[in-house]
Amino acid sequence: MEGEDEDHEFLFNTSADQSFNKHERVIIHIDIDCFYAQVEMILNPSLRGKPLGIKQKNIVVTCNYEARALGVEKLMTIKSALEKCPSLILANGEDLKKYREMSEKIYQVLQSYSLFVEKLGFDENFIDVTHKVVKCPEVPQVITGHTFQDSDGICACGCTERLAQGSFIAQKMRDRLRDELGITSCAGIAFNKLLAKLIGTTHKPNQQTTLLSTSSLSLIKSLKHPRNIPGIGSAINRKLEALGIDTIEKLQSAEIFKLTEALGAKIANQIQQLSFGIDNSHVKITDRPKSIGAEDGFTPIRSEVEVQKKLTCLLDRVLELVEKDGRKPSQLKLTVRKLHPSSHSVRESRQTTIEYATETGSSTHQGPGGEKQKVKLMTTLKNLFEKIIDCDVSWQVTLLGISFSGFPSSNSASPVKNSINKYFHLKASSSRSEEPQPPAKRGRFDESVLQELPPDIRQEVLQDMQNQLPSSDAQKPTDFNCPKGIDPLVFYELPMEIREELLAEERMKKQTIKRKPNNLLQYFRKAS
DNA sequence: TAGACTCAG
DNA sequence: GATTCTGAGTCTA
Repeated sequence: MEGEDEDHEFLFNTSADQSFNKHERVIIHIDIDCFYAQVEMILNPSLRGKPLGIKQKNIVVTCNYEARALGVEKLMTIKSALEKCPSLILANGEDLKKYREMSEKIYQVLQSYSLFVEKLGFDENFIDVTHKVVKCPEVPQVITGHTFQDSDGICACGCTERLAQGSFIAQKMRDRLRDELGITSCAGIAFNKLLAKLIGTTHKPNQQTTLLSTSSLSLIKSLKHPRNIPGIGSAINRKLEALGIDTIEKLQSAEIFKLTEALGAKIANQIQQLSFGIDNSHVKITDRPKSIGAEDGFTPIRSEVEVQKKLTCLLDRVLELVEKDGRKPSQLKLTVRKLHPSSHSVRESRQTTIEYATETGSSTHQGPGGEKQKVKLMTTLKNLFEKIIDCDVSWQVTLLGISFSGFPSSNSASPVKNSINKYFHLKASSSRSEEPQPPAKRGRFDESVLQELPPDIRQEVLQDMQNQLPSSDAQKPTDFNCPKGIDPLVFYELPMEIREELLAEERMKKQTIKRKPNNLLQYFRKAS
């Protein structure tokens, strides 16, 4: 009877639901300490030890710990930051290129430990290491770093041992980020994403904390206010306050129909679960971006000439990113922030389908996108602008944004470059022509294929894939991300394309050495 | 599918 | 509370 129930659940629930009941998963959350500031200090070491703020427009978006100690806070205006701390050094952080690049390096280091890495912004990552933990029981059973445990109870399901192994892996990850990239970070280790993220913030900077399952409720309650739960933003919070819900306990005991009335069933259920520390969402492997864009805010402009100037700059910036990405977008969106006479502003956007001409193979290449292409896109943007703004009456605009989307799905667009991808691309039709393909940016694959597998097969595939990755042993820190015989510091200075080439060569070499027949391939072939 | 809205860092 | 800039996701029409 019980077995039947379990089977039933097994068919309809996600693996995450299954795992939750026994705290089966081991999730690591890595948060880079004051990310933008660290990048600036790496690029310019003379900034170290001095109070440093990163500015965007008239705002200090983040700052280093020296500045924080002197009273500078995130999102402070430059004026008040300088009042607080006259010695504050300001670095311009409006161009995100350097941060994007470092973020990508971090992702690659983390992905050499587990395929399941999910990016959250530039400076945070979730890593599911469950399959690594159950497969290496010889790792020390002592928790590395801090432990959050405020009760004597020990869970009997074995999660404490698994989390201890997770904390060991987290330490290795952080050591590598420090040694290879010069980046310090915090880590939280727990049995779900929500708790891993929350626990990681309890010891900062450059430390890590593991949450034992018996203490998850007290961690959640220590947040005091529902707004502090990730997933509850300002809009949801406003509605909760309207219901008189301003503590975690009130949210826990709120009647679900009242929450549903205010927020809809989905959000209502979700946030009430979160208030108990329950989060069944799985670590979703970060795919290539679905949209690529840029926006710029400014003091009000009132003429079409000014708009055209701004859009030209923006378009150049975005086209550079799109060209670097290599995929061909089919949608273009323009966002405009209008300033109303009543002094409140509203965002409006319009989008349209476009014909994007790739320059690859063209003899008339004239820089990113080509001039002809740019003129055409500018015309499209002008049309979109006129759909939003009636130029016959007076208007003021304080922000313009351009975003490309509608990229071909990863299965058909990006070449299958590494062995891991090969497994997953077998699901898709492989009858594509041999047209020139854009460079692959990262080893990504269709995770849904994996999720569809029976658990035993999934485990086997995971293990198999993990075996194909170079070891994550701390003794060989540069194995995966840097080909043998190349100084990692030199390697990371190389352009992305060159690095991809070198890594691809390295992989090819390894495959030819140890490729063995694999009957799992048959499984995928049948499935496709 | 377009567009608004909400969330995140 | 919103401010920066970027991107994902959901909901409605």
